[in-house]
Amino acid sequence: MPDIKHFDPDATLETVVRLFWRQGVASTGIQDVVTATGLNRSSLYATFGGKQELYLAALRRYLELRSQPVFRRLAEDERGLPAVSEFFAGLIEARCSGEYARWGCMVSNAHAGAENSAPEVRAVLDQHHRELRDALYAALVTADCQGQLSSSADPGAAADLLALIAYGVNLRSRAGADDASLRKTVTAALDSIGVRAAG
Amino acid sequence: MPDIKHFDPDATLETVVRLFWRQGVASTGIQDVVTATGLNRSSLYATFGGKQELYLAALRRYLELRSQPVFRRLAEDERGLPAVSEFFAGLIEARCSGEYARWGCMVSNAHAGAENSAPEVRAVLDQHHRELRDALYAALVTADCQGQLSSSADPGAAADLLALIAYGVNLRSRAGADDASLRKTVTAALDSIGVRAAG
DNA sequence: ACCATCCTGAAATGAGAATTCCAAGATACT
DNA sequence: AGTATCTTGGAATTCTCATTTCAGGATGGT
Repeated sequence: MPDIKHFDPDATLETVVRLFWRQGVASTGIQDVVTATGLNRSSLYATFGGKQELYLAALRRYLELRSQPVFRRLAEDERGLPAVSEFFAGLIEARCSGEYARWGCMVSNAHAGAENSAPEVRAVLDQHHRELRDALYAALVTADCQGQLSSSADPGAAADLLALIAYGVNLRSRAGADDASLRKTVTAALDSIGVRAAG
Repeated sequence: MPDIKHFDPDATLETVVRLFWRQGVASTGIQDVVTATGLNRSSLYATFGGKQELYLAALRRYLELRSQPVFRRLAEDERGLPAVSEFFAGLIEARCSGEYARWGCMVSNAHAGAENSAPEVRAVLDQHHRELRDALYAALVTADCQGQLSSSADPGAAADLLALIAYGVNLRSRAGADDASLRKTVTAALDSIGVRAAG
């Protein structure tokens, strides 16, 4: 009996993700969303609720479709340090070139804004951090089992450290940080964790 | 002939800094500024210009009065690695407890928002980054001269790395990161740079 | 073909934003 | 004391924002 939706909520949400990701929630108006998606206000509100709920849905979608697959690949990679190295190479690549260059990470961006005062947003931030750290930890444990770590390196502390560095990359990339410089910096960090010539 | 100002622009700007620092520029209204400073709209606009100029003035004041003194102290410290260690201890302390706990760093926060699209803002961001990196570099060179660095450590790369970590601390502290955990992470990073038992 | 149900479009609402204006008050030089 | 000049207070203006409303159109099961 009911009429069906005349649009794809999934594709719409993806468009919304990109808007909030690039511009942030505060500087993105519902009008921007309407224009970008081609949707009508009514359909938007009927489908997603208000702006806050829309943002939250977009943030969760970002975590699920952009972050988690990368985290999973890292955690399940059996190579150890090369997996970590590749993770950072991909991160810097994504942050500095291509379609999303200079957009940073939507979750990292959320840290700095006022949007993080909402408990639901905070929960996504915490989840993202936990999953990032755990993925790094898993890869580092794999590396350790294969004797790739210097004897003094603690996988737990190193995972925390690399997670922090990832946030730094995300942040600085938004201000136009040079990707070659970021790559060099991250390489130095990984060298200090792994076995080295002088170690 | 002219009337004089009936308020202290410097004290006013300091109040504005705290507003923008805590809430960000997008979620802070001129009304908030008027209420917090007790000033009148007219005086505000006559003294500082519009909101964008006010934010820029506040951001510059933050850099000058909050960041640069700390950078200078770090750069001029003759102790080497202990100076770096103390810098991070102070950073984490400031970010996690006291009056400004969970506020993050105003400059780091600016990275993530839409305000960084303005060239003047971007310039402050770049200046902050350069000065932070250079201060760390100076301290690390001092450390190197005193034989405090492991032989494989490059002061330049290490400075870049530590700067990135500082941004990570600033960001995560806004989401309520545990200060003990941050301390431990940073300690691990410094250990990997300095001479160590196993190195 | 009917019609309950949902979707769609555009206008309306109302709150809150930044900025401007102007009359009244205060100042310091002459 | 007079006065030119700046400051101040608060209302006024002009937008833009998020959200709601509602009439009309489309759908698909009966």
